Amino acid sequence: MNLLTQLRSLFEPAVTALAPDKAKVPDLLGAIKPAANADHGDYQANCAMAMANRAAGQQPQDVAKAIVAALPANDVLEPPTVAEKGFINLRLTSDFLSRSVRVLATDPKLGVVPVAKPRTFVIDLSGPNVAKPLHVGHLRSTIIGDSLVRILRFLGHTVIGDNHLGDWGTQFGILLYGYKNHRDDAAFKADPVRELARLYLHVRNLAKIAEGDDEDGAAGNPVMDACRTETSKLHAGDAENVALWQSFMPACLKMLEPIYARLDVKIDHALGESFYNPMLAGVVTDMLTKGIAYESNGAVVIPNAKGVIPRTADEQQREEPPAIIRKRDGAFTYTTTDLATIKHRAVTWKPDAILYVVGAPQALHFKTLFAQAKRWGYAHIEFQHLQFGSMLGADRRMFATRRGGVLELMALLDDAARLSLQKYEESVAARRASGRKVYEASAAEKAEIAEVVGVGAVKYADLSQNRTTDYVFDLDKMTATVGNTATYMQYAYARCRSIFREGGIDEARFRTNPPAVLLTVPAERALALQLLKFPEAVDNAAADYAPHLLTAYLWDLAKSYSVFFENCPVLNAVTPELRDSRLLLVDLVSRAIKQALDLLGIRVVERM
RNA sequence: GCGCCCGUAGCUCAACUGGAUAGAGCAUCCGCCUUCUAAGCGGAAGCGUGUGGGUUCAAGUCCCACCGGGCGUACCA
Repeated sequence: MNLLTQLRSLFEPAVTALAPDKAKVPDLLGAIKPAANADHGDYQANCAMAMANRAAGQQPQDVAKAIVAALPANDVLEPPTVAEKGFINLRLTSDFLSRSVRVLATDPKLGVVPVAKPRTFVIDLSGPNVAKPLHVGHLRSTIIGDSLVRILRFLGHTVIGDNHLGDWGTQFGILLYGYKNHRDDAAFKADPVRELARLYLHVRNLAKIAEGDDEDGAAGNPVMDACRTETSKLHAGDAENVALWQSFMPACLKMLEPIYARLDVKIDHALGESFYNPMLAGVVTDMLTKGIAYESNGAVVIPNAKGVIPRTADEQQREEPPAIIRKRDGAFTYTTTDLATIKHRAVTWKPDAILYVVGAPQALHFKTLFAQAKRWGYAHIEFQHLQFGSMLGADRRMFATRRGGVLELMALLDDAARLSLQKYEESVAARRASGRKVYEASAAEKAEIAEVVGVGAVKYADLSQNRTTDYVFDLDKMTATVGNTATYMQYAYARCRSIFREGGIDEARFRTNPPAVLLTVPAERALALQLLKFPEAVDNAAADYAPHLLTAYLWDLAKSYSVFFENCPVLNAVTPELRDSRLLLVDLVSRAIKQALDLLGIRVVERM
C-alpha cells in the first residue's frame, strides 16, 4: 500500500468540503507530499495556501486548521500541526508504522500493488548497430531501457522490450565496400566479427582522409559514394550484396549475446531494420496516398511537426526541415523504417505507449516522426522519446566509432570488474590491518564479487542520474565504492545477510508469521518509514520513466539501515521480542534492497 | 540564422503537477573499530541556483530578454 495514497484518501473528504473550486481537488490532494524537511514530520499537506481566499481576508493558517479539524478520526496520524504559513505537518503514529511494517513482511511484492489498469508498453532500447562491437555509447540506452522494462513489468504492466537493431543501414554499405576491396580472408575466417569491425574502421579512415572529420559527408567523397552505392544495391536486392549481408549476420548477432548476458539484459525481440525493409515501399505509398507525404526536390518527405514543408529559402531558414522517407535515389531512410516499425508494433502488440530510449541528438527526428505517425493513424498511442545526454570522452567530445580508440563495452566491464576487485582487496587489507574481522573469500567468490560489484557500479552510475546533459565518462568515478553507489547498497545487503548467517537464523518465519514490530528508537522508526515508502518509490520511477528516483530511494533506505546498524544491536538486543522485531526489519531491508536493485538490473552477493 | 537540451557548493549530481531555512555524495578538516562486515557511522566547513526583468501569497522550477555550453538543422542512422 502506497503511504501517499492512503494519506490522500484520508484528506479527500475534508479538502473536498472546504475547496472553493471542486475541480481543483485532485491538484490539492497532489500537494500532499513527503516532508521536504524531516523536522516538519513525515509528510506535509500544502493545500491550504492555494485554498485560502485572501481577497476575503481568509488566512491560509485558518484554512489549514479547518482542514485538520475536518479530518476523520484515525490512528494513522499523530494530531497534525499547522505552521504559520499554512503548511500542515503530518507525522505517522508509531503504532501505524509498526502494524504496517508487520503486514509488509508478509508481502512478496513489498507493498507494491499491481496497477488497476495495466497498460501495454513497447520499449525501444539498446539499438546497437550490428557488425560493430557495442561501445560505451550503447550503455545508456540498454540499461535505462532494461530498468524501465523491469519497473513497469513489476507494476503489472505488459511490457515488450524491442531491440531495434541497426542491421540494414549505411554501415553495411561500408562493410560491403570494405569486404569487397580490403578484406583479409584469413582474418575473416578466424574471427569474422573482428574483421568486420576492422573493415568498418578502415573504410571510415579512408573516407576521413578524403574528407576530414565529417563522418558521412555529402556527395563527392569517392569512398563514401562507393559505400552508398553498395547500400543502395543491398536495398535494391542485389544478389551478391544480399548474400554477403546474410553471411555477415549470424556472426554479427552472435557477437551481441555475451555482452547482454553479462549486463543481465534480456530483450524480448530484436526486430532490426532489415525486418522492416520489405514494408518500406508500402509505407511511402500509403503516406503519399493519404496525403501525409509529398514529393519535394525529387525526394518524398513528410512535413515537420508543425505540418509544414518549408520550400522557399526563407522558410527553410525559419522552419524545421521535413523528414525524408524516400531519397532521390529511391533508397529509404530511418524515418521510413521507424514509421514501418510503429505500424508493426501497433498491429502486433496494440501498445498504449511506445517509449524510445534513445540519445538526445535524435530529438528532432522523433518530434517529426511522432507528429506524423499520429496523423497517420496512431494518435491513440503515447509516444515518448526518453532522451539522455551523450557520453563524452576525456576530450569532452562525443564518443564516436569513427575516431577509433572507442572503449568497447566488454573492455569497459572488464576494467570495471578489475578495478572493483582491486578496491575490494584494498578494503580487506585495511580491515585486516586494523584487527577487524575479515571475511576470507575464496578465489571464486572474489571473482563473483568483482563481477557483480563492477558491473553494478557501471550500471548504477548511469541509472542514478536523469540528466539530459552530456557527461564525461570516468571509470574511476563509476567504480567509486563510497557514497551513493551500487557498492554501498550491495554492502548494506551483505551486512543484513551477515546477521542472519551469524545468528544461524532462518528468515522464513519473519515472512510467514511475522513477530510484533517494536519501534523503540529513532533509527528503528526511520527505517520502518523508509521500508513503507518502497511502493511510492516504484510508482514515482514508473510515472516519470525515471530509474533515478529508485536509486534515490535505495540510497535513503541503505543510509537508514547503516544508521540502524550502528545504533541497534540485533542479535544481542536486550529482549527476545526486540531481537525478533529487529530481525524482521533487517530481513525486510535485505528484501527491499535486493528487489530495488533487481529493478535496476543490478545483482547482489551474500557476502563481500 | 532557426530549433532543442542544459547552466544549482571546488567536483559529480538531487530538489516529486511552484511550497517552509535549496539538499546529498566526492574531495577537505575533526572524531569513532574488545559487540551482528569501518566498502561503515558522527561532526565541521562550503552554494542562494549564469545575468537582468516579470507573473505569483510563494520561483531553482513558469514567462521575456540576454550571456555561456552542448546537440540538431532535407537525401547518414
